Amino acid sequence: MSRDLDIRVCIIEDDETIREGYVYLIGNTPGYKVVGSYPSFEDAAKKIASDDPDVLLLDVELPGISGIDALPKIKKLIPEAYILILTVYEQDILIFRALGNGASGYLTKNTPPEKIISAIQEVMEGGGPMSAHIARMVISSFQRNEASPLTRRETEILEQIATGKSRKRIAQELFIDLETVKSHIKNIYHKLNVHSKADAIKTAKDNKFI
Amino acid sequence: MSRDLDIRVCIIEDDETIREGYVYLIGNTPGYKVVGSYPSFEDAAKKIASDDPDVLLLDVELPGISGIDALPKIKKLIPEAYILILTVYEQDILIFRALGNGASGYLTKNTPPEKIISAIQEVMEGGGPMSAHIARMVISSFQRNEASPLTRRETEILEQIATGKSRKRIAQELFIDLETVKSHIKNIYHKLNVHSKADAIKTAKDNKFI
DNA sequence: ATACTACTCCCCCAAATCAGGTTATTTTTA
DNA sequence: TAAAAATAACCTGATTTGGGGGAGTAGTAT
Repeated sequence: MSRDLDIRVCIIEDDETIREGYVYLIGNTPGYKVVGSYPSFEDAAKKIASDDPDVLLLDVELPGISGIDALPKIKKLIPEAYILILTVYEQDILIFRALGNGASGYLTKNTPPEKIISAIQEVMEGGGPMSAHIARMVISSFQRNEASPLTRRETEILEQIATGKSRKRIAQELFIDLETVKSHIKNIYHKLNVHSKADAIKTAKDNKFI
Repeated sequence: MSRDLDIRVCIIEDDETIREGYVYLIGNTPGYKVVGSYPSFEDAAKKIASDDPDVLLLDVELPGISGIDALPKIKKLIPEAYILILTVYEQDILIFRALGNGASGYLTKNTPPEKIISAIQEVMEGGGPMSAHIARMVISSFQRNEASPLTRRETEILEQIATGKSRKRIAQELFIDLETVKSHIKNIYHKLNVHSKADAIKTAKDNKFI
């Protein structure tokens, strides 16, 4: 079988021991080939485009620019490559920023070697590999708070407000009177203890009422 | 070992063959126990609370009320249980509605039996099991459009507008003049070819500019 | 039967915000 | 060093917003 069909992998990871571990793991797995490995984005920037990787394993904590902040720049250098975040951090802010910046997967560093290999394969086949706990956090981000103080109609109207629509437009689209919309909004503000659109939206989002 | 430590599983699935397949699979796996299986939500509603399942496998296409629409009602009956969607459908609308309605995982029906078992275990351990393609769609939902016509500042301001903040407040928080914010907004409207907040937000969200 | 909640609609008011036009300077970046 | 981005100003009129009050109807629960 031709080596040309190997999955081409690049690695950016500052810890030499860990980095060499990945190089060894991937380099010795049939069907996979390490085409580059670097300790920082700055080092990778010059060569990574010509490495032409299919998948990049990217660490978050790097000297210089962080992996997450480097993501948009990396995307420009290798727009076709899939990027998998490999990190010890499980903070939701980091996860969502990474995914928003173009990562296609997010693995924690306790991931066993065979899972890293299967994650590389998975992302090449259209999957979105995530560690279990990460996946739970991602799913949780979609979920609503069951204990919302808002009624169905109030929730609906606040959602509409959060899309920037005026009360008049909301009234038209819901086939109710402008005065009714105003009444609902007053009730929403009272329940959430706020005095403006922005605060209502913030409180509702923070508490997952919308 | 006591049977009391078994993971208690319920199943709602209208196709009898598939349902019995799950019952057989789970019932014959050590550590797992089927405490109820029903062909529809209506049938399940009466008994499911007393079944006291840890995990519910829920089909989407059911006679009567759909699995997704039944989710909020199920949540009220068994608020502590984890719910895994098991379906042939992979449409993003269904996935996001399911997750928003309280599902903790989403599996497609081509999932091999051992994966179903491991998904049940995974959700009990704090994970969020998803089929590969589903995970990719979920991750994609976080990603921005690289080809946005908006500049960094314009994107930032439109994001602020989408939180309901007034121009004045945005100006204060970004330490720039109100007139500057207005200029940016004018440019945003021109680029997106819209004439209102609501339309700008809609266009930007539809195209993943924000 | 009754109390409660949700949803609906009405009046008033003042203040603030929004959309659009035009021009121009300073920074930043390619 | 050009080009692009970010900044700021001045003008106008229409629209929206937040807050005050009150009130009727339908459905649900007790």
